[in-house]
Amino acid sequence: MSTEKTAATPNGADAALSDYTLDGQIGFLLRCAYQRASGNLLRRIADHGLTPAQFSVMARLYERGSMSQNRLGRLVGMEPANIRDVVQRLKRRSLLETRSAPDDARRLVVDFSEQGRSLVARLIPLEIESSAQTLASLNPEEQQTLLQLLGRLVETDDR
Amino acid sequence: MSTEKTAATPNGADAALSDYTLDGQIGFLLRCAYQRASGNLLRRIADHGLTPAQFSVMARLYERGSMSQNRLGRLVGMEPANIRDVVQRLKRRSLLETRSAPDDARRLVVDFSEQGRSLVARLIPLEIESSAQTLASLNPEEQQTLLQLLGRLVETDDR
DNA sequence: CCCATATCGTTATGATCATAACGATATGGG
DNA sequence: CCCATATCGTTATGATCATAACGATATGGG
Repeated sequence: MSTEKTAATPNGADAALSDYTLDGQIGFLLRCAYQRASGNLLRRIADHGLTPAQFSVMARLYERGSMSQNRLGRLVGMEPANIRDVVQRLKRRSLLETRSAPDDARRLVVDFSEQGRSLVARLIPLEIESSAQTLASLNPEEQQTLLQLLGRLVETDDR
Repeated sequence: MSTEKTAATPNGADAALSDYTLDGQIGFLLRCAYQRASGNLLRRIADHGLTPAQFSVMARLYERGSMSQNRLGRLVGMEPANIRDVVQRLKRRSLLETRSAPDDARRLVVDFSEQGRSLVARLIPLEIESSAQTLASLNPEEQQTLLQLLGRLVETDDR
């Protein structure tokens, strides 16, 4: 006989409704924490006209250099439809440029404009500040631990 | 004289471009981790017609009982405009009901329908499963540490 | 009592997400 | 060589977010 799902024994072997708390769920905590981190960054870069998502695209391009739109999306965790729109908006603001790849007609190569490269270089220190603010309630050791654990959670994500 | 921002000394006192990595930024990690957690939950509840955000609203209501739409939003980290739309969709699917508060004409009291309460009770075990999957790459002690550190990051958020 | 101030819910706008479906192009194995 | 299969980018759809602006209602101090 299988264990009952509705019984809600105080600490049953199959975790049941009794010991459930929304605030203890990793997904809910991650959403709240991301909201906070995102807000901290946005406050600093909004007047430069960028969002956190847009910034992550610019930062990845700054780190890795010019690459295809699709690959850029994978490296920042955006679906093709999503990275497309973000690149589009950054193009409209003359921060990025695109050209079709000479060796593969399917690919769209994304690169900085002069302004784009200059802007992201000026914004990176603001992100570093923002990260420090987000982590401010933890001591340095705890900060390292958190970053390391999150890194392992995400490990097999991108490249 | 102030330290230069563009110099990029290998490990300058003011963290500069040289030691910046997108993958080391708390905000970026949180976004990727949330994406993963959200996907794990969505896969389990999508065929019941709910999203992770909708589920969090239902779960909070299940924990705390009937309350005003605005307060419900605060307790799940949603702005008034946002919680409004989510409640609207759940109402349209007859999972929630609303009535105006007898003692305060501004307030809209949100409560379950029979179906709604029954559905969330059936879905909570799926979220517990989903949380376990999200945390699967960490050992139990590390899982506790992560939850505790995230909790402190978010501490002064709701309620 | 009255009114400045706060709270609640709504509307509008624009960006971010996931998903499904699609055409165009590459590629590799037979 | 050819064709099944994969990859790339696009379009469309619907949900989730933050923000600004607004009317309606409560509230508390003078």
